[in-house]
Amino acid sequence: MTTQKKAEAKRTFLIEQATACLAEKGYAHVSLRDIAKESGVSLGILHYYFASKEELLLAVISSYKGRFMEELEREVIAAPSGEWSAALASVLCRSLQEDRKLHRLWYDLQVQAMYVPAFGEQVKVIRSRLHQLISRMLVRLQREEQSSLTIDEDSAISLIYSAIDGFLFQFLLDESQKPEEAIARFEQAFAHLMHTLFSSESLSPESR
Amino acid sequence: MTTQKKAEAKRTFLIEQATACLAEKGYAHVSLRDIAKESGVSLGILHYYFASKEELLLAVISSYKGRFMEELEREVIAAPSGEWSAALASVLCRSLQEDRKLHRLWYDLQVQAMYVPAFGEQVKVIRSRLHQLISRMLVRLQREEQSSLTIDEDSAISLIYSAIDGFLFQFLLDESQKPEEAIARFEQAFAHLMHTLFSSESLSPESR
DNA sequence: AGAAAAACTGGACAGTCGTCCAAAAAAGAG
DNA sequence: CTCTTTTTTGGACGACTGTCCAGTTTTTCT
Repeated sequence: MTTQKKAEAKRTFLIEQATACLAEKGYAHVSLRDIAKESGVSLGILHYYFASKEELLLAVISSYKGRFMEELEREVIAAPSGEWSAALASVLCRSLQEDRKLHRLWYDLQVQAMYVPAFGEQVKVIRSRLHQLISRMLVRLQREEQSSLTIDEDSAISLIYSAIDGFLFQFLLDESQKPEEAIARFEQAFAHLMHTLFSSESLSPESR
Repeated sequence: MTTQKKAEAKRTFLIEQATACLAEKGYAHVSLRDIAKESGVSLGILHYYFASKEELLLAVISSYKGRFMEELEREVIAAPSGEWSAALASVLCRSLQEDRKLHRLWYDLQVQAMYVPAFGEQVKVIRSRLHQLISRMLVRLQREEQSSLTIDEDSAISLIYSAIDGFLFQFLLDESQKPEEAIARFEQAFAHLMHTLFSSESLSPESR
């Protein structure tokens, strides 16, 4: 049954092309013709593999962030004992530079999910996977430092997640206006954030 | 010159209607015909008062969040000494319930500003006004508690701003999926956030 | 080889979009 | 009242949208 595999491969190819197109122009300004042209296929093909535009976009969302999250999990889990936060910062910095438009798309899709209920489901799946990653890091932190932090799981996790996510969002906004030293600012500010979240002093002076 | 005033009044009226329409359907799915119908005027009127759709949307953004930010500044400044964070939480909670769709629109517009450079300018204005508010609160905190926090202004401010903003964003996402106890969760989690940001222990146990 | 199924094409379709405008209605000024 | 200016209308225009399909090409199977 190579026929099945072939079809599946083309499907994922189209999904990838659609993702790239979406990342470039944004949800509001992308059309099926854009995607078809970018993919080098005719318009009808899209309706051959996807029943509707919404189905294609759903497929884009559900396949989204696959590589990024795998790398994130791999690098952070494999990081040396006390420096997983530095590893996290490193992965984020590299990904923010290399796949900036993909991250921008992530926030675009999240916003659209607030208007289109059908998108909410898939967005929720990705978010809960990110939550799980944070949870795993927390239990590890708890274990290694044998600290007495009995962490209220839900509350702490969503706190950390929100802070990091808000941070990436602000970076993307800053960077779309003054792209010069945005990365450097992010790197420093992220270290500051991790320090605030996980060390014993809050808002302590240490930078300049 | 009532003629000038009349025209100005109608302009702001149309901007308000457009804002409501935008908040309801989102940037990606709103049309000038929607706005015209919602406003009870004909389509041509919009082009009589605004040269293009983009100009109308720019006017919407620049007039956006006026009331909210005024209330925020008023309530937080007027709050009793040690409890401005509680006042902030109170204002946010009320506004998130009452004007939920307006806040949703705020993130929509921010995302669009990453794709449409023309929007970036106005979005930046609002964000810097919010930054100023945080800055004002910080110097007050510094003065009243005479703490030794020599705050790195830029870094700390954007840290706090990102955390709060990310928090609101997560709330809106959560709430669009399970609206039941989202408010209560936000209230508790926000207190947790403020505690983490401004008290001496990070991620301390105290809830449950 | 030929027959059946899958993959693909280009264009037609019914809408909607932003833009624009000639003409009607309303308001103001003399 | 008439004349001018401002405001408003309803529709036309071309371009674009998602959807759909009658054929054509390619592949697969016997």
